[in-house]
Formats: sequence, C-alpha cells, structure tokens
Amino acid sequence: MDAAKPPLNSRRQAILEILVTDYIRTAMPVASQQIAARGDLSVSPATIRNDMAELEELGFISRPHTSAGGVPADLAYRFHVERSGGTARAPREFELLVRRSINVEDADFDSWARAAANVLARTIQNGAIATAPRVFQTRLKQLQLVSLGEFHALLVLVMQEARVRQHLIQFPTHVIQDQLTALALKLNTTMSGKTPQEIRATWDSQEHDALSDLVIAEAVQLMVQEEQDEPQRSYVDGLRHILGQPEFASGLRAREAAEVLEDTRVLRPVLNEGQEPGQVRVIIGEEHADQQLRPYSIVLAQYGVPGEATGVLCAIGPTRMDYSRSIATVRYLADFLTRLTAALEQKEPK
Amino acid sequence: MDAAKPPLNSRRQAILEILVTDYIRTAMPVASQQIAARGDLSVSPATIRNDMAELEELGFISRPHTSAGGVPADLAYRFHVERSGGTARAPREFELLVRRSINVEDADFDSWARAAANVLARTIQNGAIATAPRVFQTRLKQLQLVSLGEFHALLVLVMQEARVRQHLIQFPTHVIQDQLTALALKLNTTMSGKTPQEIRATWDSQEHDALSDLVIAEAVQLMVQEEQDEPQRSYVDGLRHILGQPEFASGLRAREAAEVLEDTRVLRPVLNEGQEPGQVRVIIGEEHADQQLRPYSIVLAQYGVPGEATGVLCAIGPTRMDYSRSIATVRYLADFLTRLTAALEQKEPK
DNA sequence: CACTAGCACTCATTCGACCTGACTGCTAAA
DNA sequence: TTTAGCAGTCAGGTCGAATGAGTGCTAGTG
Repeated sequence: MDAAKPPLNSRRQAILEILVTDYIRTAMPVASQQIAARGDLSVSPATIRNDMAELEELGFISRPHTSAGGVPADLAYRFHVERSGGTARAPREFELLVRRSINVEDADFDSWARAAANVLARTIQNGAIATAPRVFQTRLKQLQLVSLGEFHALLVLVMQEARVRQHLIQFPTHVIQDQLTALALKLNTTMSGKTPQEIRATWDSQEHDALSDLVIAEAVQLMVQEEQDEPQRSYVDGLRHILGQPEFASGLRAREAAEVLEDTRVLRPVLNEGQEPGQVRVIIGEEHADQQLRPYSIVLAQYGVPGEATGVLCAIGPTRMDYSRSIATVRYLADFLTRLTAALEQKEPK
Repeated sequence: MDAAKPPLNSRRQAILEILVTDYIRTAMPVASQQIAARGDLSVSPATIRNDMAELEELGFISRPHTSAGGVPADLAYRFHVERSGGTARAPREFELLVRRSINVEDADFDSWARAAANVLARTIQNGAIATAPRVFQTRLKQLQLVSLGEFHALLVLVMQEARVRQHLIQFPTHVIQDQLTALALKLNTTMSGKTPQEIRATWDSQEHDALSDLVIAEAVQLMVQEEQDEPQRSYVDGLRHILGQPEFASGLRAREAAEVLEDTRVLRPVLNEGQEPGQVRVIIGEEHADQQLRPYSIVLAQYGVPGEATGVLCAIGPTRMDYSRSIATVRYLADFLTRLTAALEQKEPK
C-alpha cells in the first residue's frame, strides 16, 4: 500500500496538490496554464505540462481525451489525503452548530444519530450516515410493566447506557397493574445489573410462576436482540447534496446514488468493518471492495466506547469531494458523540 | 371543481381512459393508431384523432409538439382517478407483506411508521412518507426513574398509547436509586392517568420538595413536547424508485426530487393539512399549492384515531403514477395502522 | 541539463443543414 | 357521423465544418 515513495520531486507534488484542489473546486479538467497562472510555482506552463505527463505516466492523473487538462485519478486523491487531509480542524461555528443540534439530555442514541447525520450532511454538503451504536454486552438496569387493558402490558426495559426498549406482552389471564408493579419491583431487585445470560441463569435457579416467566422471557429476548441488532438502525441524510454535484447530471447515476444510500445493504459491510477507534478512515473510489461503491469516496470514523458500544459516522460523496473538510468534520463529530456515549457509560456508583 | 360534467360522450371517455393508462405504462405520447390498435373501440384512427382534438380543446391532453401523440394533462389524471381510481383492492400478497413487516408487539409508532414507509415504497415503486402519529392530548400512564451515577437519572415516561419517552435529569445533590424508586412509586399513584395540565395543577396544590419538583417539571415538559411535537418525526423511503422514472433522466430534476423528499419543510404543510379520516386524498400536479410540488402527484391518507392521535401516510411520484395501485395500497396500509393504533388506545379497565 | 517559447496537432463541442419517419390536421367521399 | 387519403409538421438523428481549448513536440536558451 504505502510502500516506497513514488519518485515525485517537490514541484511535482505541488503541481499534483494544486491540480487536486482545483479539480475538487471546479469539477473541470485542470489545464497546465491554470496551474501556472496561480503563481505559486514560478515555471512556465510548458514545464508543468512535462511534469503532468510524468504524473499521468505514474497513474496519478488521467485525461478525458488527448488534448484535455488533467483529472485526478484515485491515486491523486489518496496522495492528497495522506499529504494534507488530516491537518484541518473543524471551524468554531461548526462546533456550535453541533452543540445546538445534539442534546445530551435526550439520552437517546437514535435521535443523536439522526441529528448527527443531519448536521454532518449539511456541513460537508454531501451524504452522511450515522448508525446508532451497537452494544456488545448489555446489562439490565431496570424494567417496568405498564398495564394496557386487561390482558396486555407494556414491558419497558432500561438497559445500560440509558438504552430504552419496549415490547407488548399478552397475558393468558387477567392481570392488574398492582400485580405488575409488584412483579417489576421484585425483578428489579434480583435482576438489575445482570446480562441476559445471567438473568436466564438466575431465573433457572429459582421457582417460577407463569406470569414472571413470560416477562423474563420477553426481557431476555429484547436484550439479546439489542446486542445483536443485526438490522442496525442507521440514519441517512444529504442525498440531495450528492445529487447536486455535477457528476450526477445524468439521471442514471442519480438513481444509483439513491440506491447506495437508501438500500442499507450496500453500505452495511463497509460500516461494520472493524476499525481503529479514534481514527478516521478514508476509502477512495476504486479502493472499495463493492463494485457499486466505486464511484464514491467515504470518510468514516467509529465513535463510542470500544468493546462496549460503538457506532459509525460516515461521509459519502463523489471521489471529487473536499477531503480535508470532511475528515475534520467527521473527526470532530465522532469525538463529540464519543463523549456523549461515555457520559452514559457511567456505572452505578454503589 | 367537480361542476357540470364536461361534454364527453362515452367513446371519448374510453379514449381518454386508454390514453391515460397507456401513458402511465409507457411514459410515451400515445398515438391515435395505438389506441385504435387495441381493438376495444371499433373505430378508425382518424375518428380517434378527431376525438383527441376535442380532448385537447377541453384541456384533458396536451401534445409535446404538433405532430406528436397525446400526453395526459393533470385534468386527465383527475378524470382517471375519479372514474376508476378507487376501485382496486390491495392484492392478498401485499396484505401478507404488511403483516410480516409491521409488528404489533413492537408497540412503537416510530418503528411502525418506518416500516410502513418502507413497505409502501417497495409496493408502489415510488416515494413514500409516513409520520408517527401526533397526539392531541396525552396522559401519563407511568413514570420511572433510573439512577445513572450519583447526580444523574434517566426519567422514562410511559404515556397513553404506549408512548415511551426518556430524558436525562441532573440533580444538584447526590441521589440514590432507592430514593428515586420511592419517588416514582409515589408520583405514579398520584399522577397516573393525568394530562400535563392536570399534573401541574395537582402539583401546585401539594407541598413540594426540590427533588420531585425537578422530576415533575421535566415530566410535564416532555409530555407537552409530545403533544406539540412540531418537528414531527416522519420516515421517508423510495426516493430511488422515483429517480428511476424516465421523467427524472435529467440530473437537475433528480436533485429537486431529493430536496422535496429529504427536506421535511416542503411536504409538511401538505401532510399536516386536515383531512377526512378514512378517506384517501389525491393531489395531482398543478393542484398543489406549493410550486415545488407541482411536478408530483401525492396520494395520502390519515390513520389513527381522529381527535386523539393521527398520523399520515403518503405516496409520492411523478404525475404519471399508477393511481389505482397507489390508492389501494395507501388505503389498506392506513387501515392497518389505524387498527394497530386503536389497539393501543385501550384505556385502563378499572 | 533544466527550462521555455512557439507551433502544429488533436479532439470535444457547437452549430447548421439535411434527411427520415412518426403522427397529425384537413378535406372529400361514403 | 365515420372513414380514407394526403399534405404538412416537427423531433431526432446524422453528417460535416468551424471553433477553441489545451496538449506534445521540437528547437532554442541560460
């Protein structure tokens, strides 16, 4: 991957960098004159042409046709990202926007993720995906039983990290709230702080009755489901920005883009791929394993507490995207969400 | 609106109907010969041409250019909807799909709405929006306080219709779970079944203490928020299908479509407009008040219990959409959701 | 040897001319 | 009222020329 540095003298590097940033800005092939006109390098266009020929040889740039300017190849974007992608910081105003949009007090991963996707998409003017963090091992904090009519109750589970889940339970017999309240109280004292496995074990070693059997079974199932949560809840936003990019002028492309973002199956494998916590990963165009993702680049970061509960934050756009900005934004937002998640990780003190 | 019947003899009606359905299928202007070739009417193309000239005169059809076939105008779609739009029924297999996709036991409006949008979009191959039902007056069923560290607790509110909301509370002093459990128990006995207004009133007429003040204030605020819920949670799906339609071959259009579906502000007014419960409403192209919606048609229905909790189900696509199918699907799904909602409307028996 | 000036060449793009074919509008006859 | 037939219209496709942006190459310079 990052083997021997390709033989690029510093001027060629500068040319490549200018070419990439210019192309990111204009979406048009960059001509040698344009580069020369910037004045950063005091050489003539002819010299730049020679260097560009070399860059083409090395696979950094390509040309739409023989007499056109240079267009960055994926390799050029990779170069750009390695060289200057990680340097930028999210602007102050973005930090304020985040603070205003995501509230700790909601204590709800889903609304955080939804808000995060929205803020991210608006900021980078591209697509954004945020998944609610998956938990690897959850513990019951408290359960609650609310009577709904004679034969139904709502089971509300509060798990570690303030995860709240609910489920409807049907009873074969008439059950009143007082019974349910008593049962909940009893179960809370014995089961609080336990994993689903521990709950089952504890339960097996006690005498049962039909009612609590039902509740325990349901609770355990909900908790297990929470741990697996295979069809992970993800929030997508910003498709409109992607479609506004000139590379999607054709309708066919637009449809494909919508498919990639709307059909969770396409992105799931990428999002689920393990990765360094705290690191921002960038996958550029052809580097994608999935054919369907090749026209896009992705900037993603894990957030949350590794090994306990982690979600993913992801920016997606055409390969011609503003990597510096995206990386800075994703990094800040992932950090922010990590802090929120950690705040909920607090254990019972006693 | 539906004033005097325009002077359409039955053959012209038949021609118009054929023209509309053909156009819906093919997205191509319909020629007089095509209509004649179907054999349903035993007249020559020339006769049909004469009738089509008349239909054009009356504003039912238009032509892309002088020597092109007929394209339905909005008026033609309106005619089509009035004449045969309401007759179809959702196919059996769709009903099964719905039953498989939406589970009563989840007891969660949000996941129902999400699933409903998904199923609807897949079935009609167009866009779909479902809003979680808004409640007009909610009552507390039960609240729960879960300690999170020394100075924080999670307030979990269960309201009527099994609505569950949570919020993080910060205490100025150290508070332990036992205190919280006792407090919740006390508040549940006095406040259960009450509206936020009633809770506030009851509370004002009792002696306070700092801890329960905090909790009550938070609870009341959450409930009021639930009733207002201005930024209503809506779930959107199926943009990919809309973009697959030939009318969105141009990239510009695609971007606009994404904007309409992603930016909730555009559709909100339409969705919030009051409407007959149980009725399916169809808004076609230029009938939209909002300029931005004019290229689209919308099929929408309210679901839920009128005056208590209602949400909206909505199909959206280009004016050239399959109205019969959409109407049947929306109607069935709205009915289904209404039944689910009603199931949760059950009051405490005692 | 590195760089530059200048020129010839390439090729996407635009435009207009032209042709074709689909479909209509009209007219006259049944 | 319906039909047959014919002339007319117009979108769309193809072709070729003109345009101009931008290159590759070569010869010349410091």
